Amino acid sequence: MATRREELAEAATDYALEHGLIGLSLRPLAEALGTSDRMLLYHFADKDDLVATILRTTSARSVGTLRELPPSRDLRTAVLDLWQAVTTGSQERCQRLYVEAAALGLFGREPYATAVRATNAQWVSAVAAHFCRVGLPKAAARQATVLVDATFMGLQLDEPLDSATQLRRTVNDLADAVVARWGGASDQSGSA
Amino acid sequence: MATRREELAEAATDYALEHGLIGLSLRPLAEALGTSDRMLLYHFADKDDLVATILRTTSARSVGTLRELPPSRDLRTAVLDLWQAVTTGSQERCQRLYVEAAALGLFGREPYATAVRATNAQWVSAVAAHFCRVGLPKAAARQATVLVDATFMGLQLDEPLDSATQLRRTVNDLADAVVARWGGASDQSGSA
DNA sequence: CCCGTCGTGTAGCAAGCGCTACAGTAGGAA
DNA sequence: TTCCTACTGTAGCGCTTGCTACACGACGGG
Repeated sequence: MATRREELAEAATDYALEHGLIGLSLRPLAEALGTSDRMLLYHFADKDDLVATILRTTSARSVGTLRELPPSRDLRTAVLDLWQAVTTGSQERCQRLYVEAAALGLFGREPYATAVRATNAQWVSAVAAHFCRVGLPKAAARQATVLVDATFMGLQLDEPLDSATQLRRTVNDLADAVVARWGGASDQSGSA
Repeated sequence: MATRREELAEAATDYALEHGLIGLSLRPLAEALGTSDRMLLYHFADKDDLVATILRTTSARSVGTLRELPPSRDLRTAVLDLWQAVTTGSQERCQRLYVEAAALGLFGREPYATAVRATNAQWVSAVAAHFCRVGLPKAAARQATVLVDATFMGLQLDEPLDSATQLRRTVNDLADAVVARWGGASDQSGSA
């Protein structure tokens, strides 16, 4: 059985995934959780503690779903599978939350900047691991991850602006690019 | 001579570029501008009006700097030049502000969602125009723009997390990818 | 039995928010 | 002079924010 704090952390995470992180305030959150702001501040040191916990929880969930992803057939499908995973179900909301946190951290605001740093490191490792699983060397996998992750981020940031087919086409372009760059042998040379 | 409202809009934009959009509130802004919140709300209908104006102003500035960009030598340098333009001086701050606005609009919050939509449309047109200037057909230019813009967005979102050399390498990878995909003749076929 | 700790409810504080009511002042037109 | 419009300062309303002081019940160990 989880502690009350862990229960609240999970529930608060669900709420944040639903309503966003930017305008998050204690009283509406508490009410939705069937408790009071007083209680939240009993179980968490302060709001920053709560937010950091939420971000840690979503990070854990994201990495978890990524780990459960079955190995892809090849590099190209790996990119496509990742996009599928990242835009499906609850994971899409996790990504949205990450974008919000990153935006909040852009100007150095804490605890967002620190939390985003940690989250991103874990996420990059997990994605790189998925690329390694299709035979990509470690260094190449990491390099490809940076490109793929950045593009995914950008696409999700503008997701409501582009049509679904536009998104699909762009992801395909990206997959082509990754294959062209890292697909053949273990070519790890820079190009500039 | 500009109207008082236009003066305030420019100054408020500078302030927002410096301090971010997310925590923006009228009183500190007004004080920094040497006026009062009362005055801001005299010249602008309400805070949303002000914010929308700020976003329109930054959008105009961004598109302006992009238009003044000299034509690139070829497609590959076009990508590199764009990255250079987008991460140099005041333009970097404009991008940061856009990211914030997009994050705020992610959950449909107004006026951000609408403003971001408009801003993005103008921006995409301007970038596509730059690609056209190196001989890319219109449709290909637009397609390449979506990929490049998304990747740039993502890279800037995580900019504080990656090293400068890592960023450069990724942008080079992206440039390679764009050339491989759209570089040769006017190959506009899909690949999936 | 008593006591201390854990959990909870009530009530409220100081500060900040967007916004507004009201009272002006200045300057040009009639 | 008189009036009208454009602009500005003061003061404050109603509300939300994160957070806290205080009292109370439950429960387990001595």
